[in-house]
Amino acid sequence: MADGYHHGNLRAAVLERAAEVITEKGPYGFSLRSLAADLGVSHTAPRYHFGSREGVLNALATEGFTELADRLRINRDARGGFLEAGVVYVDFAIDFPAHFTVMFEPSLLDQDDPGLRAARVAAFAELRSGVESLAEEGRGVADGPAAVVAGWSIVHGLATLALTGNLDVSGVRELFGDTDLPTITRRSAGLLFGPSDPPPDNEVE
Amino acid sequence: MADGYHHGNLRAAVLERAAEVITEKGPYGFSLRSLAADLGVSHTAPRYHFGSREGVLNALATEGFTELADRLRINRDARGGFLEAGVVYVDFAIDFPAHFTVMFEPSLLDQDDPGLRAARVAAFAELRSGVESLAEEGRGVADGPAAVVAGWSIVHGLATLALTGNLDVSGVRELFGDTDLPTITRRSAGLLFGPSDPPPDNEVE
DNA sequence: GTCCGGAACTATACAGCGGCAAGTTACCAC
DNA sequence: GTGGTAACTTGCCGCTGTATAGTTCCGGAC
Repeated sequence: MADGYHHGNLRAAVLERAAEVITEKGPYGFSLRSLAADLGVSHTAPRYHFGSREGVLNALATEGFTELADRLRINRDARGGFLEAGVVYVDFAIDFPAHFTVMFEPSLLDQDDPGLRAARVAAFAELRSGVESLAEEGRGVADGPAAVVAGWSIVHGLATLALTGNLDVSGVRELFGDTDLPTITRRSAGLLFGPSDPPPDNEVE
Repeated sequence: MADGYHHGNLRAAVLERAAEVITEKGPYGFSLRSLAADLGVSHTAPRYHFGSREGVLNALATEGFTELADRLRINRDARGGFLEAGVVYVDFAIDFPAHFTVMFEPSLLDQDDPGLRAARVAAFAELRSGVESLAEEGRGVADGPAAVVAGWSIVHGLATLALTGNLDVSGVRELFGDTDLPTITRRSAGLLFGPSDPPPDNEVE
């Protein structure tokens, strides 16, 4: 395939490189032309596969929702429960920062894309089932809707703050010493619906 | 001042219009040139006041941190407590959506700007004091650092999800009927550190 | 009153960008 | 070998941010 004229696997290569660039410089720093130059193809080659710049971002978001849904489903099948679903959510954001950023920034996307809509619906369904698993854990709360919002908000907020560096720049991260993010997630989200373990001794207070 | 040549109050006008555009089309749909055209000045006029496109966004972010700190301080002076500090945070995001978006997206900003740093430090100090007011409420939690992260994350996550429209598009908003956002905030964040009120009857379950 | 300096703009130029239309290459089926 | 099609390239357009040089206007010094 890769014969000097045809790249052979351009679609996948574009998505991979786009994710790298967005991770480094944010969605605004991502340009189709410099991306094409990086891959050694003409500046309109990506357009053939994605139609537009927005098309690349849509593809990334779709990939992201699919991956997130997969991970949440695996956790559900393993009876991971609410807290571990939260860890899965935050871990996903750290593993796929560019995808996560694009997924939740609708101004970057074409909302009418059916593929995107379907992937998002599937992911949201898994997400809600994660919070609803609280009932199975015998920790059901009186205010169901509030529990869904609280559960989603706390992990989404934590993921967003960690990803954008605001956890570090605010000094909040220092409070935890060198505790890793999954542990921080468990301890913080654990405050939501039940008693939490006391913090270890090796931390700043 | 406004003599046909000199605008007279261009700096403020640029910030106001920039906030409008970003609110409508997101931070990536905002262009200096179209903004200058809207205001009837040459396309380099904004550059005189802000140096660059980034400079406009930095000014917006600085304004935002200052406003947020002010609101949080007023709540603290009024002994509003943790939950109302959370409502203040979410309300701020709704009242100043463009500012909020830019404030927490570092890839849009020049982090070395001293004015921005100072405003952010002041706002974060107020923020932490909001969570720490939990102790005064006699609802102190064993895990202090986790409480700070949990408190901030839940309101930041809720504000972000509401602002980006993800609360609506996910169907989560429907669970609350036409309940307003401050109430949703109180009920959700209220699950964090204490018992919550049961939901009213007029909601979907 | 006029001279001068600085603040607040405009004019012009340039490279990089996304999108579009038309042309090119390589393969594959027949 | 011929036709068709998928995967590209080339050339162009208007828009964008940035840089530099020039213009307008106000205010104070004298």
